[in-house]
This record gives sequence, structure tokens and C-alpha cells, in this order.
Amino acid sequence: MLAAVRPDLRARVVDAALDLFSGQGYFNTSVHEIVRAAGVSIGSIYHHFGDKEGIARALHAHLGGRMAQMVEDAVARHDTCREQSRELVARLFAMTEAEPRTMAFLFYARHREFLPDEPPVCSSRPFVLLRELVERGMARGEVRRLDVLVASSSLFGGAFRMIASRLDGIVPEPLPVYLDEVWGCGWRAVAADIPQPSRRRKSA
Amino acid sequence: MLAAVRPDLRARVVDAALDLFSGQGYFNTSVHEIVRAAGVSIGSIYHHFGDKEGIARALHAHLGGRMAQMVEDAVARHDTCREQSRELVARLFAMTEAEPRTMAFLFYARHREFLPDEPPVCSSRPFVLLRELVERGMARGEVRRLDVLVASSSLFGGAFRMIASRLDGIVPEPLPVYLDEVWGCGWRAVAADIPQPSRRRKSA
DNA sequence: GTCTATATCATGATAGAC
DNA sequence: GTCTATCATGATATAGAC
Repeated sequence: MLAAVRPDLRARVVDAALDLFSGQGYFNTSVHEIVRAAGVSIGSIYHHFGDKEGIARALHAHLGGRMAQMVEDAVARHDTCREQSRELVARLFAMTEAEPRTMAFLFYARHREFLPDEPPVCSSRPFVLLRELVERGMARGEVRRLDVLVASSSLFGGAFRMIASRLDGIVPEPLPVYLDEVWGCGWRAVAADIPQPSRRRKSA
Repeated sequence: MLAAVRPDLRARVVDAALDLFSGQGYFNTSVHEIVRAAGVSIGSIYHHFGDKEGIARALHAHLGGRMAQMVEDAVARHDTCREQSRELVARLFAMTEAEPRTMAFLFYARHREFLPDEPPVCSSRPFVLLRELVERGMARGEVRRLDVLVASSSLFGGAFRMIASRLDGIVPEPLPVYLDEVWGCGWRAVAADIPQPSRRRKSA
């Protein structure tokens, strides 16, 4: 019974691929390395995935789906743009610590180089959700009237840079330590009503 | 005289490499393609650069040097963090329009995957200059007391995201159109003294 | 469905003439 | 220093037994 069906085979391959791709890059990883890491035969891989790109496609779809789900959950949990954006940054930070490989693959890899048919990252579902979140915030009057791209870039750009820096080993502490400061900065950037912490009055 | 010295040979190779690497990625570009695009022989390339990585190293050093120079110029031209950061974003935006290939290669490529010995981008000279700029701003009292990484990420993160989005074709207008809004958001995020455009007084 | 063994071929790199 | 012709490696992908 050596040739029995292994229902977890696809999962094992995809998981090994995530490890290798996020660690050393797609092009520096050979299919034979994935074979070794996943403990399956190369024949099975090509049977299930068709070609090397197919592995990356399956991985990309899997992680992209999870990320979109996470964003939707976070948004659905609150009513205001302020709370939604904070929850989102908190989850992204937590996810970076819990699954750095996942975040590295999603945020960091140049998918266009090995998945030419995939739309650019910024057109993907999670990014669209971010822009919609910001648009609703503007409609509610929470967020200043700005170009939507500018507003979403400004609200989340700092957090994204912190994630990238953390993955690069530049940031010493776990990201949640910086949550208040980072989200606070992003929110001040776009909020219509600015919190006034320690502002000394100058004239009026 | 066919074997004469061609002083521009290195430049032609590096320029062709920039085109190809930023267009389709380092790993999707063969040395033979560079040969064709640059109009030189493969022998000359290996004579001058040693190996394929050598081409990328030369390109990286060249563009990194130019970028560092540009940052230093922009900073030297002003005294306050406010002006320095605005000038910097303005130049980065202009550079993105004038030389998108350069910006794509510097900001966007995963150098670690093909230049394993190069330090991470965020440790490179230009990024260090950004952090120093922010630190001086804090010392002068222009910038709120924040973690330096958080502050520089928040001040420039929005601009970086706009550059990435523009290179991805998401942003319709040339970046300088958005300069005021983008820099304004970044500055509000970290400024100690917040400009109060249309804030209706609530209580005191 | 899973496996081993093999085919094919493009790539990075070299040799050596001029 | 520049070139052409060639090599050698290792990658993706396939064939076919079980």
C-alpha cells in the first residue's frame, strides 16, 4: 500500500514551498528542494500542480484568501474607520509575529516575476478593502477629504514599513509593542478631528 | 581595430541590465539577453563583471550612490526637518517620473535574493540618512518624541506606498500632483506642532 | 496517486583566437 | 579588451512501472 492516497500531500507541498520561497526566494528554490523538504516524490508534485508555477499559484491563492478573510473579519467587528483601521494594524502586526513566512510571501515577494498572470498586489482584494474602508471613513466625516489612494497610503503606509523592517530584522521588539505609536501616527495623518495630546497653545 | 577599448562598454551593459532587471526581474533575465540588448559580446561581460551577480552589484552600487547623493543634497539645502522631508519627497516623486526603472530597481527589487552579501535595503546609507534626519527633528522639537523607526516609517511610509503604487500602474496622475497631500499627511503624523486647517473648536 | 529513472534544454560560465 | 564557439551544470518536466 505504498501508493495510497495522501490527502495532506498538497498541504505538505504548499507548506514546504512557503518555507523555501519566503526564505530564499522562488527562483533560488528548485523543485527538487521542495521534494526533499515536503517528503514527497517529484512525480506527485507534477501530478497535482502541473508545473512549478502551479505550486506558487496554489500558495498565493491560499494565503491571499486567508488574508482577505482576516481583513473582512477585522472590518466587520467595528463601525468606525478609526476602530477598524486600528484593529487591522493590530492583526497585521500579530500575524507578522505569528507567521513571518506568510507575511514575507504576501507583502514582500515580487509575485509579478513568477506569476505573470496574477494582478498586481495593490489590486488584490485585501487592498481594495482597505481603500473602501477609507472611503467610508470619508463619507462619515472621520477622515479628511483627500485622494483615496493618498489617504489609504498614509493611513497604513507607516505600518507596512514597520512590517517590512521587522521582517528585515531591523526592528528589535515584537511589532505589537509599537502598535499604539504606529497606528496613532497613521490616524493623525488622515483624521479629520485631530487628538490634541500635549499641544501648548501658542496664540489663540 | 575591432578589438579597441570601448570606454562606454560598462555603462552600456549596466544600462541594459537596469532595463531588463526592472522590467522582468533578475532571474528572468539571462546573460545572453543582456548581451543582445547592450550590443556587446558575452566575453566582454565576463571580462568586466566576473559573473552575472557582478553586473547586478555594479548596477546596485551605481544607483545606490546616486540615491545617497540626492538625499544628502536635499537635506543640505534646508535647516528644518519639515523642509528637508518635503524636499526629499518632492525629489523622490520627481525621480519616479523621470527614471521609473531606477526607482523600481532600488525600491522594489528583492536584492537579497540575488545579492546575498548586500546589507538589507533599510540598512543602506539613504535609509540611515532618513533616520538621522528624523532624529535631528526630534532634538529640535519639531517632531514628537517617538521611537525613531516608527517616526521615520510614519513620515515617509505614505510616500513610499505611493511610489510603489505608481510603479504598479495604480496611480493615474504623475506623483508630483499628490505631493502636497502626501507630504502633508506624513508631516501631520509626526509633527509636534500640528497645523490646524479647519478644526472646529469643541470645548476649550 | 505515487513513485523512480530519465529526457531535454536553457543557462551561467570558459577557452582561446585576434 | 573584445570576440565567437563551446562546454558543463543543473533545472524543469516527462515516461512509465507499480
